[in-house]
Amino acid sequence: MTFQNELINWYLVNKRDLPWRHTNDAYTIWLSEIILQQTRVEQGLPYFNKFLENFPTVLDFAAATEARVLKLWQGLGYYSRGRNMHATAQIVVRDFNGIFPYLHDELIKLKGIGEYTAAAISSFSSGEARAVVDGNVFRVLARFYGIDTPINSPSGKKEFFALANELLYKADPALYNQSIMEFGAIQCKPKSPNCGICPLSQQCFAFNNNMVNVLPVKLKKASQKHRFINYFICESDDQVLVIERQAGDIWQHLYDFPSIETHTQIDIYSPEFALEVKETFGNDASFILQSAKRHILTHQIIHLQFFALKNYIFNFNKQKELNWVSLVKLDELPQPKVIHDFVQEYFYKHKME
DNA sequence: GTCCAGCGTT
DNA sequence: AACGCTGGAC
Repeated sequence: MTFQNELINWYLVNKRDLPWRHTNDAYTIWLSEIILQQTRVEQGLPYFNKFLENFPTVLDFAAATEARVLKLWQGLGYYSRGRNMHATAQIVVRDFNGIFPYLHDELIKLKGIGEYTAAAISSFSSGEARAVVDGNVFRVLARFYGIDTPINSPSGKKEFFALANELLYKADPALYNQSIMEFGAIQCKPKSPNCGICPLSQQCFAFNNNMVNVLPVKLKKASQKHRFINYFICESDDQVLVIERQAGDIWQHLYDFPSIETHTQIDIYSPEFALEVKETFGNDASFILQSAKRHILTHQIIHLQFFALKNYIFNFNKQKELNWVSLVKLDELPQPKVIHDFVQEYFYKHKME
């Protein structure tokens, strides 16, 4: 049996009974699709009912105030969806005589309707042959066909949209679109899909190659997490104080220096920073900035500052991982690259000037 | 507490 | 490429 027929057969047996599946009215389907963007069915369902009760037609929607729309939207998140809906309802009344558009090329021009939603409304309401490509479709196709192109990359989107439209079941686009999305939502789930009862598992690339947990591939967004680590270089005779980094953080079992970490960029001349240094290193401690660096890891952007510290005091009993080492020994210790770079600059190049 | 899912706009 | 929100899984 074909991929498409397997999905449709599965759907006819397993589909959830959802209210927007009993209509081909474009306005009602639009309500459901906007509400279900970035929203799970269980959360969106009561909102769909509430909106349909308050605004049985697009005329009722357009006549409402934006404040009333947003009040009804309260708790659903991404409030621009509600604002865009209100604007679109008024455009439909003004430019389409209150008849909600049902063709893709008209729908795509409306506020809050992108490629996915235009395909969904057009296929469900008028049977137009447009393949829906939502998160469920990306997942089903990536797993079944073994596609590892990142789904959130420009090339990945082209690839998946092209494949989805090739696969579209032209005899009944609406039925097929519903089938593949529902299959992704409740059978081919993101986490722990039940492949043991999947009718497609024998032909599924991911299942046959033990890749269900790695497909689809998604590019990780560059992390916004910033860390600010202020290092203090303590020297005595020909030795320097180092610290072995412990479990539970980056750079486990590599060596760096005693540090004070903050959540924001500190002003090194502020009294607060001076006070914290004195609390940590003693009242006579003083410090001079030597270097500042930025280091990028997969999930973190680390802002480092290095200070030379004078007249410090340490409670060595509580700092077992602290060690005095010679420069020769230091060079033998494993260090994060950014620390090693600093060491080279500070203890060698800098000192020779 | 942290991570992740999920479309459209700018 | 960044941003908008919430709920659910872990």
